[in-house]
Amino acid sequence: MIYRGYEIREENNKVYVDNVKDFDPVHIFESGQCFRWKKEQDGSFTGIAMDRVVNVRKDGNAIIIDNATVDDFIRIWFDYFDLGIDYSAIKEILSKDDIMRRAISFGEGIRLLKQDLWEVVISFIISANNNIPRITKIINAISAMFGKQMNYKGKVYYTFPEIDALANAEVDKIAECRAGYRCSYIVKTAHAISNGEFDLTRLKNLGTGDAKKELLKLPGVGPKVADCILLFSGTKFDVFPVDVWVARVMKELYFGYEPGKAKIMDMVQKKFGSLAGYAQQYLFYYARENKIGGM
DNA sequence: TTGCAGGGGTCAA
DNA sequence: TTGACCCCTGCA
Repeated sequence: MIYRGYEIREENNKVYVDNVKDFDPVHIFESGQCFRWKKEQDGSFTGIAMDRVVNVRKDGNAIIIDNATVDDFIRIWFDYFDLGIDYSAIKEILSKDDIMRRAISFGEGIRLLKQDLWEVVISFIISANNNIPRITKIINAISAMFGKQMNYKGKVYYTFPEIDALANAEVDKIAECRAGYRCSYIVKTAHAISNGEFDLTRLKNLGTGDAKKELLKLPGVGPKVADCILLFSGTKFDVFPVDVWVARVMKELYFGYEPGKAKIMDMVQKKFGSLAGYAQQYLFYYARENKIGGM
Protein backbone atom coordinates (compact mmCIF):
# COMPACT_ATOMS: atom_id res chain seq x y z
CA MET A 1 0.00 0.00 0.00
CA ILE A 2 0.97 3.65 -0.32
CA TYR A 3 0.99 5.79 2.80
CA ARG A 4 1.77 9.49 2.45
CA GLY A 5 4.10 8.94 -0.46
CA TYR A 6 5.83 5.83 0.87
CA GLU A 7 5.27 2.34 -0.44
CA ILE A 8 4.93 0.07 2.57
CA ARG A 9 4.30 -3.60 3.10
CA GLU A 10 4.26 -5.97 6.04
CA GLU A 11 5.82 -9.41 6.11
CA ASN A 12 6.77 -11.67 9.03
CA ASN A 13 6.19 -8.94 11.59
CA LYS A 14 8.44 -6.57 9.63
CA VAL A 15 7.47 -3.37 7.89
CA TYR A 16 9.29 -2.50 4.67
CA VAL A 17 9.29 1.14 3.68
CA ASP A 18 10.56 1.85 0.18
CA ASN A 19 12.22 4.91 -1.26
CA VAL A 20 13.17 6.64 1.97
CA LYS A 21 15.46 9.59 1.35
CA ASP A 22 17.71 11.26 3.89
CA PHE A 23 17.72 8.41 6.38
CA ASP A 24 20.96 7.02 7.78
CA PRO A 25 20.56 5.02 11.00
CA VAL A 26 24.09 5.87 12.18
CA HIS A 27 23.56 9.59 11.67
CA ILE A 28 20.14 9.46 13.32
CA PHE A 29 20.87 7.32 16.36
CA GLU A 30 24.40 8.53 17.07
CA SER A 31 23.72 12.24 16.93
CA GLY A 32 23.13 12.68 20.66
CA GLN A 33 19.37 13.08 20.45
CA CYS A 34 18.42 9.65 21.83
CA PHE A 35 19.84 7.19 24.32
CA ARG A 36 17.97 3.92 23.84
CA TRP A 37 19.07 2.78 20.38
CA LYS A 38 21.90 0.29 20.29
CA LYS A 39 23.96 -0.69 17.28
CA GLU A 40 23.98 -4.41 16.52
CA GLN A 41 26.79 -6.44 14.97
CA ASP A 42 25.07 -6.36 11.57
CA GLY A 43 24.86 -2.54 11.57
CA SER A 44 21.16 -2.41 12.37
CA PHE A 45 19.86 -0.63 15.47
CA THR A 46 17.60 -2.05 18.16
CA GLY A 47 15.72 0.52 20.17
CA ILE A 48 13.11 0.95 22.83
CA ALA A 49 10.65 3.73 22.12
CA MET A 50 6.95 4.38 22.53
CA ASP A 51 6.57 1.32 24.79
CA ARG A 52 7.90 -0.98 22.09
CA VAL A 53 11.13 -2.58 21.04
CA VAL A 54 12.00 -2.64 17.35
CA ASN A 55 14.99 -3.19 15.12
CA VAL A 56 15.67 -0.79 12.25
CA ARG A 57 17.93 -1.37 9.32
CA LYS A 58 18.55 0.21 6.01
CA ASP A 59 18.68 -1.81 2.82
CA GLY A 60 19.45 0.37 -0.17
CA ASN A 61 16.74 3.00 -0.21
CA ALA A 62 14.40 0.94 1.94
CA ILE A 63 14.14 0.81 5.69
CA ILE A 64 13.04 -2.34 7.44
CA ILE A 65 11.40 -2.09 10.85
CA ASP A 66 11.37 -5.45 12.60
CA ASN A 67 8.78 -6.29 15.27
CA ALA A 68 6.26 -3.83 13.85
CA THR A 69 3.01 -3.88 11.87
CA VAL A 70 1.73 -1.52 9.19
CA ASP A 71 -0.70 -0.25 11.80
CA ASP A 72 2.24 0.55 14.14
CA PHE A 73 3.99 2.32 11.30
CA ILE A 74 1.02 4.55 10.57
CA ARG A 75 0.24 5.30 14.20
CA ILE A 76 3.76 5.54 15.59
CA TRP A 77 6.85 5.15 13.44
CA PHE A 78 5.95 7.48 10.61
CA ASP A 79 5.88 10.38 13.04
CA TYR A 80 8.66 9.11 15.27
CA PHE A 81 11.08 9.06 12.31
CA ASP A 82 9.75 12.38 11.07
CA LEU A 83 9.00 10.87 7.67
CA GLY A 84 6.52 13.62 6.79
CA ILE A 85 9.34 16.17 6.59
CA ASP A 86 11.34 16.75 3.40
CA TYR A 87 14.91 16.90 4.66
CA SER A 88 16.28 17.47 1.17
CA ALA A 89 14.49 20.80 1.10
CA ILE A 90 15.82 21.74 4.53
CA LYS A 91 19.36 20.78 3.54
CA GLU A 92 19.15 22.79 0.37
CA ILE A 93 18.21 25.94 2.28
CA LEU A 94 20.83 25.42 4.99
CA SER A 95 23.52 24.67 2.41
CA LYS A 96 23.55 28.29 1.34
CA ASP A 97 25.93 28.62 4.25
CA ASP A 98 29.32 27.13 3.29
CA ILE A 99 30.12 25.72 6.71
CA MET A 100 26.68 24.14 7.00
CA ARG A 101 27.15 22.56 3.60
CA ARG A 102 30.23 20.78 4.89
CA ALA A 103 28.48 19.66 8.07
CA ILE A 104 25.50 18.40 6.08
CA SER A 105 27.61 16.39 3.65
CA PHE A 106 29.04 14.68 6.68
CA GLY A 107 25.72 13.89 8.37
CA GLU A 108 23.47 13.83 5.33
CA GLY A 109 21.14 11.17 6.73
CA ILE A 110 20.31 12.89 10.01
CA ARG A 111 16.68 13.15 11.09
CA LEU A 112 15.19 14.66 14.21
CA LEU A 113 13.25 11.98 16.05
CA LYS A 114 9.88 12.92 17.51
CA GLN A 115 10.37 11.26 20.86
CA ASP A 116 7.95 10.99 23.74
CA LEU A 117 7.95 14.33 25.57
CA TRP A 118 7.93 12.88 29.08
CA GLU A 119 10.83 10.55 28.32
CA VAL A 120 12.81 13.39 26.76
CA VAL A 121 12.26 15.62 29.81
CA ILE A 122 13.71 13.05 32.20
CA SER A 123 16.43 11.89 29.81
CA PHE A 124 17.81 15.37 29.33
CA ILE A 125 17.63 16.23 33.02
CA ILE A 126 19.89 13.21 33.41
CA SER A 127 22.10 14.44 30.57
CA ALA A 128 23.16 17.61 32.39
CA ASN A 129 26.87 17.67 33.20
CA ASN A 130 27.11 14.09 32.05
CA ASN A 131 28.44 12.00 29.18
CA ILE A 132 26.57 9.74 26.79
CA PRO A 133 27.75 6.31 28.05
CA ARG A 134 26.79 7.20 31.60
CA ILE A 135 23.47 8.79 30.56
CA THR A 136 22.64 5.59 28.68
CA LYS A 137 23.52 3.48 31.69
CA ILE A 138 21.34 5.54 34.03
CA ILE A 139 18.33 5.51 31.69
CA ASN A 140 18.61 1.76 31.20
CA ALA A 141 18.84 1.24 34.95
CA ILE A 142 15.87 3.47 35.70
CA SER A 143 13.84 1.65 33.04
CA ALA A 144 14.78 -1.76 34.40
CA MET A 145 13.73 -0.61 37.85
CA PHE A 146 10.48 1.18 37.03
CA GLY A 147 9.52 0.18 33.46
CA LYS A 148 7.64 -2.76 32.03
CA GLN A 149 9.47 -5.81 30.80
CA MET A 150 9.42 -6.79 27.12
CA ASN A 151 11.02 -9.68 25.31
CA TYR A 152 12.48 -9.55 21.83
CA LYS A 153 14.63 -12.16 20.12
CA GLY A 154 15.39 -13.88 23.37
CA LYS A 155 16.50 -10.72 25.15
CA VAL A 156 14.82 -8.65 27.83
CA TYR A 157 14.07 -4.95 27.37
CA TYR A 158 12.27 -2.41 29.53
CA THR A 159 9.96 0.43 28.59
CA PHE A 160 10.70 3.91 29.85
CA PRO A 161 8.87 4.35 33.20
CA GLU A 162 5.43 5.93 33.41
CA ILE A 163 5.13 9.37 34.99
CA ASP A 164 3.52 8.03 38.16
CA ALA A 165 6.11 5.29 38.55
CA LEU A 166 8.82 7.93 39.01
CA ALA A 167 6.60 10.38 40.89
CA ASN A 168 5.88 7.73 43.51
CA ALA A 169 9.47 6.51 43.70
CA GLU A 170 11.71 7.08 46.71
CA VAL A 171 14.75 9.21 45.94
CA ASP A 172 16.91 6.54 47.59
CA LYS A 173 15.56 3.94 45.19
CA ILE A 174 16.28 6.13 42.14
CA ALA A 175 19.76 6.73 43.52
CA GLU A 176 20.47 3.07 42.83
CA CYS A 177 20.60 3.88 39.12
CA ARG A 178 23.55 6.21 39.84
CA ALA A 179 22.02 9.48 38.67
CA GLY A 180 23.64 11.23 41.62
CA TYR A 181 22.42 14.73 42.46
CA ARG A 182 19.99 14.56 39.52
CA CYS A 183 17.81 12.05 41.41
CA SER A 184 15.97 14.72 43.38
CA TYR A 185 15.36 16.67 40.16
CA ILE A 186 13.85 13.56 38.58
CA VAL A 187 11.45 12.95 41.45
CA LYS A 188 10.46 16.61 41.84
CA THR A 189 9.86 16.98 38.11
CA ALA A 190 7.87 13.75 37.95
CA HIS A 191 5.77 15.01 40.87
CA ALA A 192 5.03 18.35 39.24
CA ILE A 193 3.91 16.64 36.04
CA SER A 194 2.02 13.87 37.79
CA ASN A 195 -0.08 16.12 40.03
CA GLY A 196 -0.96 18.50 37.21
CA GLU A 197 1.07 21.42 38.54
CA PHE A 198 3.01 21.29 35.27
CA ASP A 199 1.17 20.54 32.02
CA LEU A 200 3.43 19.01 29.37
CA THR A 201 0.67 18.96 26.74
CA ARG A 202 0.41 22.75 26.86
CA LEU A 203 3.93 23.37 25.55
CA LYS A 204 3.20 22.85 21.89
CA ASN A 205 0.49 25.53 21.98
CA LEU A 206 2.91 28.15 23.30
CA GLY A 207 5.43 30.15 21.33
CA THR A 208 8.99 28.88 21.50
CA GLY A 209 10.11 31.51 24.02
CA ASP A 210 7.17 30.89 26.35
CA ALA A 211 7.50 27.12 26.06
CA LYS A 212 11.13 27.40 27.08
CA LYS A 213 10.28 29.71 29.97
CA GLU A 214 7.77 27.16 31.21
CA LEU A 215 10.26 24.28 31.06
CA LEU A 216 12.81 26.30 33.05
CA LYS A 217 10.42 26.05 36.02
CA LEU A 218 11.14 22.32 36.26
CA PRO A 219 13.97 21.44 38.66
CA GLY A 220 17.04 20.29 36.77
CA VAL A 221 15.98 22.03 33.57
CA GLY A 222 18.20 24.94 32.51
CA PRO A 223 18.47 26.71 29.14
CA LYS A 224 20.37 23.96 27.33
CA VAL A 225 18.21 21.11 28.61
CA ALA A 226 15.04 23.07 27.82
CA ASP A 227 16.18 23.54 24.21
CA CYS A 228 16.97 19.83 23.92
CA ILE A 229 13.55 18.89 25.29
CA LEU A 230 11.74 21.11 22.81
CA LEU A 231 13.83 19.95 19.86
CA PHE A 232 14.05 16.22 20.47
CA SER A 233 10.38 15.81 21.31
CA GLY A 234 9.50 17.45 18.00
CA THR A 235 7.79 20.31 19.83
CA LYS A 236 9.81 23.28 18.47
CA PHE A 237 12.36 23.42 15.68
CA ASP A 238 13.70 26.95 15.99
CA VAL A 239 15.70 26.28 19.15
CA PHE A 240 19.48 25.87 19.18
CA PRO A 241 20.84 23.91 22.15
CA VAL A 242 24.36 25.10 22.89
CA ASP A 243 26.47 22.52 24.69
CA VAL A 244 30.25 22.35 24.80
CA TRP A 245 30.44 20.66 21.39
CA VAL A 246 28.31 23.23 19.66
CA ALA A 247 30.16 26.01 21.45
CA ARG A 248 33.43 24.55 20.12
CA VAL A 249 32.21 24.24 16.56
CA MET A 250 30.89 27.80 16.60
CA LYS A 251 34.23 29.06 17.86
CA GLU A 252 36.32 27.04 15.42
CA LEU A 253 34.25 27.40 12.28
CA TYR A 254 32.32 30.63 12.57
CA PHE A 255 33.84 33.09 15.01
CA GLY A 256 37.50 32.27 15.55
CA TYR A 257 37.09 33.27 19.20
CA GLU A 258 34.83 32.31 22.11
CA PRO A 259 31.62 34.01 21.12
CA GLY A 260 29.45 33.63 24.22
CA LYS A 261 25.90 32.42 24.08
CA ALA A 262 24.22 35.71 23.18
CA LYS A 263 26.41 36.16 20.08
CA ILE A 264 25.78 32.59 18.99
CA MET A 265 22.03 32.92 19.34
CA ASP A 266 22.02 36.20 17.47
CA MET A 267 23.96 34.77 14.55
CA VAL A 268 21.95 31.55 14.48
CA GLN A 269 18.63 33.37 14.39
CA LYS A 270 19.79 35.48 11.46
CA LYS A 271 21.42 32.64 9.54
CA PHE A 272 19.09 29.70 10.14
CA GLY A 273 15.88 31.19 11.58
CA SER A 274 13.12 28.62 11.88
CA LEU A 275 15.52 25.86 10.82
CA ALA A 276 17.96 26.47 13.69
CA GLY A 277 17.22 23.15 15.35
CA TYR A 278 18.04 21.15 12.24
CA ALA A 279 21.23 23.17 11.76
CA GLN A 280 22.25 22.39 15.32
CA GLN A 281 21.99 18.65 14.69
CA TYR A 282 24.21 18.74 11.61
CA LEU A 283 26.76 20.92 13.39
CA PHE A 284 26.75 18.82 16.55
CA TYR A 285 27.30 15.58 14.66
CA TYR A 286 30.03 17.16 12.54
CA ALA A 287 31.80 18.58 15.58
CA ARG A 288 31.72 15.43 17.64
CA GLU A 289 32.64 12.97 14.91
CA ASN A 290 35.54 15.14 13.80
CA LYS A 291 36.52 16.06 17.35
CA ILE A 292 36.48 19.72 16.52
CA GLY A 293 38.05 21.74 19.29
CA GLY A 294 40.82 19.22 19.79
CA MET A 295 39.07 17.11 22.40
C1' DT B 1 47.61 0.77 42.92
C1' DT B 2 45.99 5.41 44.08
C1' DG B 3 44.82 10.06 42.95
C1' DC B 4 43.11 13.57 40.16
C1' DA B 5 41.01 16.13 36.30
C1' DG B 6 37.14 16.82 33.56
C1' DG B 7 32.72 15.70 31.39
C1' DG B 8 26.97 17.04 25.74
C1' DG B 9 24.76 22.11 32.98
C1' DT B 10 22.04 23.57 36.82
C1' DC B 11 21.42 25.73 41.10
C1' DA B 12 22.18 28.86 44.78
C1' DA B 13 24.67 32.46 46.74
C1' DT C 1 29.34 35.49 37.81
C1' DT C 2 31.31 31.57 40.26
C1' DG C 3 31.80 27.17 42.78
C1' DA C 4 29.73 22.82 44.22
C1' DC C 5 27.69 18.88 42.68
C1' DC C 6 27.34 12.63 41.63
C1' DC C 7 29.54 9.34 39.19
C1' DC C 8 32.63 7.46 35.76
C1' DT C 9 36.63 7.18 32.80
C1' DG C 10 41.21 8.01 31.34
C1' DC C 11 45.66 8.75 32.54
C1' DA C 12 49.73 9.77 35.30
